[in-house]
Amino acid sequence: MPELPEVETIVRRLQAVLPGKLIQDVTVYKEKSFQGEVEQVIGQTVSQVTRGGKTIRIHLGSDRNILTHLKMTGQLIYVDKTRRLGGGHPTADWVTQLPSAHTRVSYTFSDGSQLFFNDMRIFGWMRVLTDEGVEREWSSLGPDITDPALSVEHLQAVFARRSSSLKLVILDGTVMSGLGNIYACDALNVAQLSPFRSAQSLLSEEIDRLLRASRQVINKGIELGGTTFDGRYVDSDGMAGSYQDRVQVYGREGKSCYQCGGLIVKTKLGGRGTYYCSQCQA
DNA sequence: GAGAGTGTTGTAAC
DNA sequence: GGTTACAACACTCT
Repeated sequence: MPELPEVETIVRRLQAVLPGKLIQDVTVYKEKSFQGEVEQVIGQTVSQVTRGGKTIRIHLGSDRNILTHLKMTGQLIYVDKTRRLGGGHPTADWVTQLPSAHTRVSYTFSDGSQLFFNDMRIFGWMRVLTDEGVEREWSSLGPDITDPALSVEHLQAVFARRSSSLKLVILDGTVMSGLGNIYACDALNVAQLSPFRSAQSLLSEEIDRLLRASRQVINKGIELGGTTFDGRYVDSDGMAGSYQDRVQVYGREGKSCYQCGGLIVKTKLGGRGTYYCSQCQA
């Protein structure tokens, strides 16, 4: 499900097609998925689409925004009025069948195009917020992993007061935002650091290695359009990503490590599946 | 058919 | 304040 590269892929695509579109109608299929009043967004025009961490912000005029988080299973699918996919890809059957059983909210624009918010597990949400509301929502977010301003010094200061395991700390969105479980596992492998090490035990040279590795796997993920397991993540054109073909360790239990040839093992850390090399990440 | 596992994150108890 | 377990929910896999 969506981690930062997936969200970034969706945002780039939506930013290319949504600005200038007038929201003519909104259908809420699941109350829990839409927080606000549809009257607050009907008649508004999309000005731009951005993101903060893994939340997507659809800017409307007059101090209104639709903020959305896809959580585990959310999808945002855009279809034009002819129901062709935005990118001109061959139309998948299920796109012509929208809304589907998992569609929670749909938007219809004045030119006949539509945006569907699908979310099987209903963990995700859409909220209508003012600019100030969005800032408040984002105030606890740590610096984005793709933000050049995120420095080794910053991480060093944060890590110094964290005794818990390295992997849990880098997954903490208040430390830095963007890394999810798959990319966290992969980043630690590329950096050849143990997920179990206490964060405060890291030397600055190791933090530097970790930050570089994190950016490397995230950028690779963005380049490949995200990660799709079980067809559960698709971008706004309904297309799967391909990072799953390039993962370093995630889901590769029993296989050999690309860094050193060691055996990749799986365990559980903080309730999350954790894959690492038993040799170079020991 | 029962039970465990799934890519997120907010909350609450310690 | 930091750490940890768990809940929110639906579906697939063992």
